[in-house]
Amino acid sequence: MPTPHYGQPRYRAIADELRKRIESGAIPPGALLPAESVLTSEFRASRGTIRQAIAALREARFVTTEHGRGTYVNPVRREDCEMEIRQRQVSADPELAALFAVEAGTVLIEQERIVREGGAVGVVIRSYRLFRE
Amino acid sequence: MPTPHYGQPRYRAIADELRKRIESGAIPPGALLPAESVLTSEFRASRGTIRQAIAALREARFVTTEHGRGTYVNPVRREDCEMEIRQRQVSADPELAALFAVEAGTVLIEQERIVREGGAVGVVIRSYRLFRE
DNA sequence: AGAAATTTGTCCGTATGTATC
DNA sequence: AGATACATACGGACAAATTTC
Repeated sequence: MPTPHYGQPRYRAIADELRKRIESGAIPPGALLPAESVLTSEFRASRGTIRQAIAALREARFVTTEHGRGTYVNPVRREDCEMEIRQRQVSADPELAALFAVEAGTVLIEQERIVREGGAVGVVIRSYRLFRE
Repeated sequence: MPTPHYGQPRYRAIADELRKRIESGAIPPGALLPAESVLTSEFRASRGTIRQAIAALREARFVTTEHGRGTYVNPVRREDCEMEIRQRQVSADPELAALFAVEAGTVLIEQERIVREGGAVGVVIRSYRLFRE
């Protein structure tokens, strides 16, 4: 039977299932994912489809694959990580003015990103660009 | 002939060739890449291999693909972009102190990234974290 | 509005190359 | 050297979105 994929594609459903196992701790960080051949049997999917699912997990940084070895579950991956962004105009301080080669006090665009990790503020990131039209 | 891939894989060689055409302007930003069927003929490669090449370009943000439409060349993509990183300790200004819930003047780790785009400074990014340990 | 053609998306099966154990 | 596991590549089939007529 060739291929009906109503709703969600097969490879994505498989990726989701594997992701659940990772997040639940069923496959802990550092552990190897079952081999492609094993997953092929378990999910009754072709190798290409299994590889697509693993590629999706890899892209999302859940796992890392090593040639001839296997696919490992990556450590951590913060769950409770929110980010706020704010943008405003500020005057260039002397250092920024020098970097951008403008006069001190020139208007810059500042974006501030506040990364919260489990409630507390983890990192504050401020970026500056020249304001041009 | 099934598949020898000595040295560079086929899909990567194709991706490189397409990238050259994009960087040279032969396929300008906003333009459509030749359809997969056309590339299949030109490179005498299977569709899967062509799609792998395009996927590589997509991952590198050179192109964007739309279902039923085609694959477009993305605008810009700065070539000459260098970055410097510097780290130092600074005193928390009132706003940062409030965010981190510490007293003003508390020591923070500041990392400054200076992104140059073609000589001039394009963006300055400053990140702040608490200094612990 | 509707049908056909075009183009990308998904999936299958198979074969062979390459790295690691 | 052999077994295992991932990487590359081919070819075919059908699905879904878009464009064209």
